[in-house]
Amino acid sequence: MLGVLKDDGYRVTAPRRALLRALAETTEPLSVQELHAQVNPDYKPGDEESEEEINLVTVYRFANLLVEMGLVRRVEFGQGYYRYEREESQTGPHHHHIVCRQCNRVEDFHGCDLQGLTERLEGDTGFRIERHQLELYGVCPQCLENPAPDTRRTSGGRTVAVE
Amino acid sequence: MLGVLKDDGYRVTAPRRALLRALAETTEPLSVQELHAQVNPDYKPGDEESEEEINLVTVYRFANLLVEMGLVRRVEFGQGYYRYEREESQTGPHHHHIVCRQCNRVEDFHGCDLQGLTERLEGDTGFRIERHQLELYGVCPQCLENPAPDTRRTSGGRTVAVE
DNA sequence: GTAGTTGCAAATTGTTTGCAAGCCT
DNA sequence: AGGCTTGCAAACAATTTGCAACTAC
Repeated sequence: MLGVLKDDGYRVTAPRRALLRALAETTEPLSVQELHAQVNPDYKPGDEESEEEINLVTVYRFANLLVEMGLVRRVEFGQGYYRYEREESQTGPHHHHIVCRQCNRVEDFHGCDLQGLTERLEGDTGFRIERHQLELYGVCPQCLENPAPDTRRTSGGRTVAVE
Repeated sequence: MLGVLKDDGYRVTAPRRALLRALAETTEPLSVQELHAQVNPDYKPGDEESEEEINLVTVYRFANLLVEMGLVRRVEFGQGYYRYEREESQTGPHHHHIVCRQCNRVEDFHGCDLQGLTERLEGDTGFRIERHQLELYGVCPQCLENPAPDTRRTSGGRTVAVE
């Protein structure tokens, strides 16, 4: 993706290289905070030493740039913030996500097969349908075996223990 | 839904009645701002006169309560805020949404037919799948005929005109 | 009367913007 | 050199929380 950046007149810098690597090294969509942590391995909040820190703002700005360029897509799982992952043009076939509501793990899956549905709906509704987003929510095999203390989702989508 | 509230030991107040009415009167998922506007017909920001204003915080709190009670569900369309609509247990059959990326209109549709997919994936992944969320994005018939000035989505998901 | 509710102000959290300094090409 | 980038501080927007006053039951 460095090449695409360059070709479009954007510059290749150390922060951008690090961020692209972080995005390439995982299959899970990453939040800005996670990206920030990935590219700042030894960053501690309020740390005066970390000269080399890549700023959070830089992460936001570059993530947005990648989305505008169509290299990355933004997804959301009701957690109160966005997550970013490479576009399918960069990674391979069309996919969606299953999210574990207990540990928040996100897994990809393929074969959503919504062709028939979208065609039917274009006829029924008159919409031109351009894309779709599908998320499945449930409990992953690990959490099924290892049930956490009873939890519920607060309004913010964060999970908290119930007393 | 007033009955359910009462049965659970919650109180029925004027703001709550108004909010439930607003939710019942539309099929589109409403944002907190929209709910607030619905229940405060003649509210102008900074208006000293509006004695009877229902506070935004009250809207947030009640929306969250309804979600916790399972009477309302929270959906999101990448707009930077949540929207709320009555749960399917309250309104009828299972449905999803088509969103127009030009005018932001949201339309319901039925018959998503993901039974087969979820069963297959429960086998493949070991997840117990509890629910799913599907959004289709495109352009509605009105906007297809009446194309707006070229727009793009900013990082925040708000739509702005391109110079 | 008492616990559930509301409004107001203030705090939080996620994200964006203005601007001067710095760095890729 | 010159414009794209970065960092820092500050601004913004959505949402939550503390607390005293209020009200449904």
